[in-house]
Amino acid sequence: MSLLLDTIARHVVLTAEEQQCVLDLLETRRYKAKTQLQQTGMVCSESYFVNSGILRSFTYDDHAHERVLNFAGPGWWMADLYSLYSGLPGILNIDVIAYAEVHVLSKANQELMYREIPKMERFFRILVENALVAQQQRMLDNMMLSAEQRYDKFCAKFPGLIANVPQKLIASYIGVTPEFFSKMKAARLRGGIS
Amino acid sequence: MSLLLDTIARHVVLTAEEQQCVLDLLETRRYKAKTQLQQTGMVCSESYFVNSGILRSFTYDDHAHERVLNFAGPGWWMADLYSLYSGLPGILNIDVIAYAEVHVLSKANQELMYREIPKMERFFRILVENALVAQQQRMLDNMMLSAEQRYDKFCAKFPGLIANVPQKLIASYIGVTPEFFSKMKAARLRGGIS
DNA sequence: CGCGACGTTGATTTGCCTCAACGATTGTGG
DNA sequence: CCACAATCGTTGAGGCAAATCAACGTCGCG
Repeated sequence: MSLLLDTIARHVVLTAEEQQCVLDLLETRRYKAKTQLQQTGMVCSESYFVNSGILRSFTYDDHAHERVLNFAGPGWWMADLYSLYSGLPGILNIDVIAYAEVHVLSKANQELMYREIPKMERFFRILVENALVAQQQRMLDNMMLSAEQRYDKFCAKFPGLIANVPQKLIASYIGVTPEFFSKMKAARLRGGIS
Repeated sequence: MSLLLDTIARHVVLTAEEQQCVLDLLETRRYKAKTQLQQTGMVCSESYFVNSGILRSFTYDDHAHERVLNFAGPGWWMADLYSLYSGLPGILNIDVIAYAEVHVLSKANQELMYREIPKMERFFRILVENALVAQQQRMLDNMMLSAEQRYDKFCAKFPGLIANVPQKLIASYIGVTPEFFSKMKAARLRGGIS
């Protein structure tokens, strides 16, 4: 459980009582791979903090192909933010890639938390600010960089994931087909090794 | 000035004194077109609320071509968030596309505002949440949609801007070259008009 | 008026996709 | 523990969307 408290402590300072209060508002669950946590069309009413394992969010394009929006390894949060914030049905799916232990924060408890510990409103503001900056940067990367450069960025961003997620999911995340990704990797080996 | 207060009122309720306090922490400036408000390598220490006119943020790719990240018309905020939040030199440029009146909120005053009016922390959290959701959606759009569909989305998102922004900037925003954008528009007219 | 930025159009190239076939690996029930 | 199917990764041939390069008309503005 200390991973979450450590993460919080990097941005705001909580008393022991407040820490306990945070923990009391969470529920801990364990999921095996392929468990579906959120589905297109459903209203998302909780967010997940990953303690161990890997989650992913994705949607389907008009050819029914999966498109990976994001991964979440230990220390990351995951939710269908659009649905969570708006209370409307979302378009994302969230599932488990590798056996995971997550802390679940329901929307109701999150609002309770804001009222009990105003500092947590600051914490989540900062969290979302950082996510927005990262998302903007990824947007620019997708417009400016080649598939190969995007792969390099991915490796830097998720160093622990390369070994543990099927490469077709990585291909989808960086925005290429599995076939092209495979060829890219092969070309990389023939040329300068990295 | 009421545009800003109206925007705030959509998310949190302020007393008359609090409204005045917000206004006192702002500075209002007017800029003519092509004024540079922020530059790559500089630390961004303020954010802008556009009252009238148009701003844009952009950066340069490795071929020295401009890449437009975002536009801001009346009612929108604009800043180099990475630099603003981190206090480090940013990579974005911000300039004025059409003569603009903006309310300027310095980083120092923003933090003061959080302390004086905690509700404003909630306001900015919600603002950033919405921006993050929009950014995620744009990311997915860029991966899944054709240039033409992205153009349609742009028109829906910035209905007032199509007439007032040089089309090479729109092309850059949706991620195509000006040449291709021009051909796309021409093809659109020949086929079904929109 | 003349210059420079903008938009247009055409010819050519290219990065990535699509489709298809084929091993390798995984996992699952008998 | 094996046989089978299913999923995954690889490789090749061909195609398409969009980039690049280049030339030209047009307009706003000093």
